[in-house]
This record gives sequence, structure tokens and C-alpha cells, in this order.
Amino acid sequence: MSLDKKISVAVIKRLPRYYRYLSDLLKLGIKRISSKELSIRMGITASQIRQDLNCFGGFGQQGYGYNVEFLYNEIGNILGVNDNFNFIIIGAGNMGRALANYSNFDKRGFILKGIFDISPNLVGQTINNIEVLPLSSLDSFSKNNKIDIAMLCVPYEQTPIVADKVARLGVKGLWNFSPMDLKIPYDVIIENVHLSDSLMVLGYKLTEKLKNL
Amino acid sequence: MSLDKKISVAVIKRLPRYYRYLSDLLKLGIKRISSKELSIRMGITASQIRQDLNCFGGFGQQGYGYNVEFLYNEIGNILGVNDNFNFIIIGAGNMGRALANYSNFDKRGFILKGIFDISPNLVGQTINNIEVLPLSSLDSFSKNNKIDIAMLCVPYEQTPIVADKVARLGVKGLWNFSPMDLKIPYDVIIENVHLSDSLMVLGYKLTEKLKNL
DNA sequence: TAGATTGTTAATCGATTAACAATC
DNA sequence: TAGATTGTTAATCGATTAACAATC
Repeated sequence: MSLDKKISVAVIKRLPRYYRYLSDLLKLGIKRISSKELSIRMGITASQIRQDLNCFGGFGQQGYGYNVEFLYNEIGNILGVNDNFNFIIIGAGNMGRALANYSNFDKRGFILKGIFDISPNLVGQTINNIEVLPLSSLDSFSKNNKIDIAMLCVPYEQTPIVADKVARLGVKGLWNFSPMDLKIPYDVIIENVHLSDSLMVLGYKLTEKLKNL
Repeated sequence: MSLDKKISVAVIKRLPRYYRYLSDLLKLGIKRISSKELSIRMGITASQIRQDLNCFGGFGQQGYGYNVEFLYNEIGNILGVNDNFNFIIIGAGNMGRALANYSNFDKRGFILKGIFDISPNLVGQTINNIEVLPLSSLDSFSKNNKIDIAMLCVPYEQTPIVADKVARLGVKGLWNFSPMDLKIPYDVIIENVHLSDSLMVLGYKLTEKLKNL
């Protein structure tokens, strides 16, 4: 058990955002940046940037600021982009296919190992150079391949069943796209992507705006 | 300008979650629920539930709790599920198609009016009974159809260009799926869906967990 | 009426921001 | 050295939780 002080989830959630902005700066050829400059670009306070980064270590230098490439690599390490995670996609519908084609994932250390579906229409198709396998073959597949993460893109009612199945096969992380708070009786990390929640927040904001006009 | 006290975005973001849990309770045929019972189901405090709901009004009754159907409808109203929003999807790739087939959106008051793409391979296809139109026809389309929201499912570099275009045509809300913080010089509400940020948070948590074993 | 549970105020906790000494 | 900017402590702010009087 680690003795480090607990880092709040608010900080963790900001890390990928820092990573994106640093990547942009790198592409622009910018070598160094102060917390002040970065705060202006990101629309947050310089104080927050320095506090956030100092949860993980002193990456900057007084009087100079931060070396963009160094900071980019450090945040990448914290986020584990250099640790590779093998993942599978369950459900080869449009969402599953969209994720299978998401080229960014490779760059972040996520390696697509397999795509599974139950539909005979989809099994055998090739998506991003990977053949869709029948869900029934997942058992034997998982014996020959270490799978860290499963992305669940199956219909609502199937989601808990499939989650249970993959958890028992030893998958350690689930990325859930069904509009439910997935809970299973296994020690697995679950991230829920609630697209319709996000859209409803947009709807709320639009309604508020119209009201105040 | 409204004189109501400002409701925090933390509260707003919880509303769709309440709405989902109430929908589940309705389906289970449960007529009434106390903040205590709901708090156990949702894994939050009863205090938070009562505080959140009282931002919008007193929906409960002392000694009784909350009527599930009534509360469901009230939260629905707050979220604007009865106000219809017309939306279009730009980009008929896998993500665009996934969203076009998302049947939940209808139920929440979001009406798909059109799908646009530039690729001649996709234009003319039918998705969820809607024909994919060429992006070049968007101008005239928007003259004949009131569009509230545009969902942007186009490649990274195209995103700001397309966002600018639809904002000038009068679209009031943007749902952005590109891994960037979209900013445009128009008075438009933007919700960003950062899928790879979410996945990186999952990766971080997995790394932490492995470290602490 | 007695019991239950809300609505709401007050207390606590945690996250954000400000300030500044350390130091490059 | 003087100027700039970090790392870090202290102050502030806001969100969450606890407590309880009101009331169904």
C-alpha cells in the first residue's frame, strides 16, 4: 500500500487536459512555458497549475518556468502512456467500430487485441485490420491473450452480463458506454461514459440561456 | 436576466443521474422513495439529494418522501426533456452513425433533423431513415430547418472550421467529439466529450492499482 | 397523536486561489 | 546582480455533510 498522500480525482481528471495542451505547444515548437502563460491558454489559474503539478513533483524551475517537452513526458508517465494496456471491444456496432478506429488510443498506450460480437452478420468482418470474433470464443481467447481493459459497447440489458463475464476472465478495467452506473461484485475499475447525460447538460444550458434572453 | 441564485454545475451534472435512477424506480413500479433509500441506491448522501433537489423546489413531503413519478417528471422538466431540440450530425463516420442510431435521444427531446458529410461514399446513404446530405447543402438546409444543436463528429482539423460554419448559421449548441477544447468567437454553448481523456483516467487508475498491489 | 422525513440552516471539509519566500 | 517564476504555505471560497425544527 502506497504511503503517498491521496491525489484528488479532480486533479487526475485535469491531467489529460494538460497533456493535450502540452502536446499542442510541442507541435507549435514552443520550448518553455510559465504557469502564467499556460493558465491564460487553458482558462484556469496559474496557481491551480502549480498546485496540480506539485502533487507529482517539482517539474519546473524558478525564474524559467517549465520545459514543455520534459513536462509533457512527465505527465505522460504519470498517466501511464508508456505502460501498454491491452484492450478488447465487445460489441461491433457503430460505437464499437468508432472506438476500434480511434487511432489516438495506440499513441496513449492502449493496444486493441480483439473485437467480439454475437451477430453472425458482424462476426468475420474486419475492422481496423482486426477480425470480429464470436463472443463465444472470448473464453479461449482470454487464455491466450492478456486483456487489461474491455470496452463495453453492447445493448443496455447485455451490459451487466457481459461485464460480469469479462471480469471473471480477469479483465481489470471496464469502459462502459451504456447509460447506467455499472456495478459488479469484482475488484475491477469502471469508467462510465454517459453520453446522454452530457447531452442533457447541454440541453439544460440551452434552456437556461433561452430563458434569460 | 434571471434573478435566481446561480445553480452550480456540480448540481446540474447530477440531474441526469437522478433522472436515470428515478426512471429505473418507475420501471420497478416503486411509487415513493425517501432521500435515505435513494442515497443508498446511488451511493451518495441523503443530505446531498435533498440539497440538490431544493435548488429547484420542494418536491418532497415531510414524513413521506418523494413521489417517484412526480419527481421524475419535475427533473425531466428542469432538464428540458419536454422542450424539443432539433439537431444535426456532421460527419457520418462511425461515431456519427452511432449517434444517429442512439434511440435514447428522441425520448429526451432531441430530434435528429439531418446528417451531413463531405465524402461521396457516404452522401446518399440512409442512416436511421435519414439520408446523408452533402455538407455543401447545409446552408440551404438551415434556411428551411431550425437547428438548435450540431453534433460534430468530423476529423480533428476540420472541427473548428465546421464549428465556425454552423455557429454562423445560427446553431446555438455544439456537442464536440474531437479531443480539443473547442472555442469559437460566437455566443454558442459547447459541450466537449473527451473520450480519450476518460480512457486515460481509467489507465491512470489501473496503473495506481497495480502499483499498490 | 407519534413517527417519519423533508426543507433548511449551520458546521465541516476539501478544493481553489492568493501570497510570498526560495531560488534559478 | 536583478528579474522572473517556481514551490509551498496560508487564506478564501464553495461544496458537501450534519443537525434539527417544521410538518406531513
